[in-house]
Amino acid sequence: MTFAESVRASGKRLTLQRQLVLDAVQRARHHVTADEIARRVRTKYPRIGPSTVYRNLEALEELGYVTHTHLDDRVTRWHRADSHPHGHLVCRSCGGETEVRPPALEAMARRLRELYRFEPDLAHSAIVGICRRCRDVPSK
Amino acid sequence: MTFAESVRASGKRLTLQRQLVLDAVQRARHHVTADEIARRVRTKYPRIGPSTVYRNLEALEELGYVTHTHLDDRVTRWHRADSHPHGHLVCRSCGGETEVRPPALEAMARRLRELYRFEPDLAHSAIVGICRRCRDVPSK
DNA sequence: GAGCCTATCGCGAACCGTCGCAATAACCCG
DNA sequence: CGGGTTATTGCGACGGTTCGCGATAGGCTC
Repeated sequence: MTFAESVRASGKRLTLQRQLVLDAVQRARHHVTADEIARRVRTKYPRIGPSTVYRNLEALEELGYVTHTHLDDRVTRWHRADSHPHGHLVCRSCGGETEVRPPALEAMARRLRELYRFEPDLAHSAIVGICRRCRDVPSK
Repeated sequence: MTFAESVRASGKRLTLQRQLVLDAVQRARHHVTADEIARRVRTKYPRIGPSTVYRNLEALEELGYVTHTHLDDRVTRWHRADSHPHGHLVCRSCGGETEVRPPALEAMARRLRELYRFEPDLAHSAIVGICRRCRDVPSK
């Protein structure tokens, strides 16, 4: 099913703005903010406003094309949904960010499923803490 | 070390506003928002503004008297740091919130320490996912 | 207690993200 | 292709939070 088809199948509409937003997220190498996406889109379609970007990101997320993560730096970050799944460790001291492969999180996921019958989305929010470097150098 | 002493020892100052903010957090039974704290404080000190509340919460957090959590409902929630430690499960579908006892999170914490030498603060950010009720009733 | 240094305050502006609304334009059907 | 329905857009306003600034007032020394 093409993008156009899946958009229509869900009762949504295929607009230029929507395509440009998706394109901007897919082209981005890393996790991008809504504002970065807006700036990219504006090079091709200058009239787009912030709310349109946000609403399209939400729509694209519903369709499964993008996801967002809270990296604890106060802005929401977006990325394509088909990139490899991973969690994030964010250091409270230096702000550094590390990606974690799913296995490291799987133990907890299983536990939450068993104990609370809760199905966690461990990629959604970053895990905050102190990274190895800042831990080893308590100088600060 | 009393509160006054620990405030001064850190180079900070003991102001009426700071004491009132701490008092409001400690009196609160649950996790409270900055605005709720502001309203409480204003009954005794009406001139206090939002930014003062935020800055004091930040200072009190540095001193270890309070902590905050992001419960995914877009407002930050604050509570006293000496209450029993716990994590939070927040349901993306119904918004419901469950507290988790530390043991359920400990397995992951250990793993992150071993694999990444990262010291996580698992109480800081809520874990987002789908709760048992919403999972069992896919009606939605 | 007086004076100095500077942390803190209150205020207004700025920022990110959301919402309500009237205008626009996708989509569907004939 | 022409018209009707309604999802979407752009705009302006608003809520939660942060930031810059000049004014205030804690804490220290004498």
